[in-house]
Amino acid sequence: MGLTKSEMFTEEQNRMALIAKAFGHPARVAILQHLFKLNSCVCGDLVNEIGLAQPTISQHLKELKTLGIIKGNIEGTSVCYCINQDEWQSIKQLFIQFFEQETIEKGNCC
Amino acid sequence: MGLTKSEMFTEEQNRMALIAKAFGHPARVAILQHLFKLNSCVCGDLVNEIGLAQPTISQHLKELKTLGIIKGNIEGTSVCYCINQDEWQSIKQLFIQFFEQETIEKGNCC
DNA sequence: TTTATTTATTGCAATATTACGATTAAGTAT
DNA sequence: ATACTTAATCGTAATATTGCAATAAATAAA
Repeated sequence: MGLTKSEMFTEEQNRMALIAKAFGHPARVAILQHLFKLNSCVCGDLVNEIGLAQPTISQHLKELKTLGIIKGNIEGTSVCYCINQDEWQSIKQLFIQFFEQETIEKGNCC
Repeated sequence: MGLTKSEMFTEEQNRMALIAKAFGHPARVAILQHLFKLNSCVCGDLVNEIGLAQPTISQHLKELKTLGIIKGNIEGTSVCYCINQDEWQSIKQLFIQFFEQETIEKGNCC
């Protein structure tokens, strides 16, 4: 039905999925990479850098901002977006923990 | 339009997004965690463990298998699913690289 | 062969996501 | 005030995802 049944999962699982979903679009990956490269950025730059229309980029930025992954400061007519470093570290830890799960028993059937 | 314009992004960005999307649903996160915990598993276990219907779980498993994240071995009537360790290491590296991007200049405007 | 058992597939309904044109909002400059 | 610039919002169309009932397929057990 297109409706994720969040209530049957742990908070960690839901958080993991929510953040992963934010990384689940190449435009948002590109935006984050660009923000890292420039360390500060306005939306217009991104529209030029990435090939999508301005409302589309704005929408992706909003999504990242809602999740707290990026921050936005109004600077005159333009907006300065950048990575939320604190949140980034927190997310990094979440993912590293997830990836560091190791199988105890190596005698796998596959 | 619901259609991601993959052609305007790098291969790395697309791969990153594709894998992240697989992690972008709590059921799939839960499946992976369960596979790590048990190191081998049949689909039925997952149906009991997670609260979703059998076809739904089967669909999520297929998605993970198509991406190469998990492997499945037929064992009689049941199927033994497990993590594809090689692929897991590769994905782990991809994400670690992504998370290790650091801002050069700390004098941020935000 | 018939009957369970277990997983995959099909078909479909409901919801979510992606993209963008048109417009609005808010600040700058003239 | 008027014109310009930049980003957000609205509305909408197209596509994707999620979930499950029903069914099929495949093996095992009787």
